[in-house]
Amino acid sequence: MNAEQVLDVAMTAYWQSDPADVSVNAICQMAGISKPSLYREFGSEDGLSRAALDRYAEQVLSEMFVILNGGTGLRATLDALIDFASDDPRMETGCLFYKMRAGKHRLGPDTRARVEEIDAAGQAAYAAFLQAARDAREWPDGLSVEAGAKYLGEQVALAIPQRASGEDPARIREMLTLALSVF
Amino acid sequence: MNAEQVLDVAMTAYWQSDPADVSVNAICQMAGISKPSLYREFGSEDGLSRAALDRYAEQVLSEMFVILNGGTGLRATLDALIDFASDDPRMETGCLFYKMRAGKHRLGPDTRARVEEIDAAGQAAYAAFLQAARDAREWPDGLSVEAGAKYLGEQVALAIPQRASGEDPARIREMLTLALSVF
DNA sequence: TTGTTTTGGTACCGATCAGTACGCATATCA
DNA sequence: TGATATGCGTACTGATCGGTACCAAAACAA
Repeated sequence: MNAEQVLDVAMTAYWQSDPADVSVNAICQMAGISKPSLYREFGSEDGLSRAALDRYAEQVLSEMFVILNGGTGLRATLDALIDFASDDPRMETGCLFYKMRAGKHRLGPDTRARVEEIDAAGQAAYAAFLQAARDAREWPDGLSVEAGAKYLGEQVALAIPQRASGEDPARIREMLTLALSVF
Repeated sequence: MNAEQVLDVAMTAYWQSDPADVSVNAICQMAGISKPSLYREFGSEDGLSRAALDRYAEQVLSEMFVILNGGTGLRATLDALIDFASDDPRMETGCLFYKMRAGKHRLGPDTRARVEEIDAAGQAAYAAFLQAARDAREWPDGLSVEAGAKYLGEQVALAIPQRASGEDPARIREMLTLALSVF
């Protein structure tokens, strides 16, 4: 009945385990509603997962963009990113966006399109951040902004899922710090 | 009915797409045999995927261990690893082992155990390689051999699956080279 | 030729999946 | 009060999954 609450249940379930391992049946059971109710609200599984991803983007991913747009300089921003990826309790079971991106081919068309949209926005944000650092002479030439942005994004995408597999946060921090020491 | 040929079909199918997306039915169809025949030979889906992984380990992964044990020095070995991950045609659709490791929780117990075994062997090989480099004074102190081995393994594990998603090999090489420049 | 063992395939099982036809309530309006 | 509209769940569909009971033909032994 309450669409917001159902969406919360779906988002949490997708996030906690893995989108590919959570069935529509399971979500209905967890939310205490019937399957037709869910389909009346979201149209299809694709519609539901897309709505859950939207909710995740505005509730969680927005924070990552805040860090990148903080304008606190190269070192401080990288450190904040490392903190977020290594120790933020919300990343303890991984990141729903990265989980969806990793299993992109299993998603419906709408959800997949949204994943690609968010991915592109992330790349752009990383690139803008690095460009600002270069303009401020905090980051020497020698590597293109695009390559740096891609590298930075992939390193974060490598670190966060390791939280989900129970890796020691200190170890993750050590490796991410090492990877980002090239900047 | 030739079990070797069936294994080849299975290994290739798992490798080309993704173990989680290839059903026993599909493998039987591709191999031109019936399901009971397959089950008589391999016992279960777990037995089949485990056998396919074994075959992959001795046919493909062995080459990675050869590179690591080459004893050609730190720089040359790292370069060979970068070559292998970025440009070896066999990694064009990714690595079966990394695909299985990424979806470890979806595997049967035997296959999962084998994945963990191979993972540990890989870590040990990376560690032995780095230890040799340290002994030869090619790699300064400051980072533990274990941390370096883990980092190295994860960077390779990050690079190879990108081949499967159609990423430009030159871009992959650039990023992996950057990541391994910390050594 | 007859009996046995091996070999392989047809046709099923129960479970689970995404998705839906349809009926039963309750509420709103006349 | 009676007609209509709305909300929601039961109980299904057809497909696919991993796995198996059982049967048919062939190969071998006697």
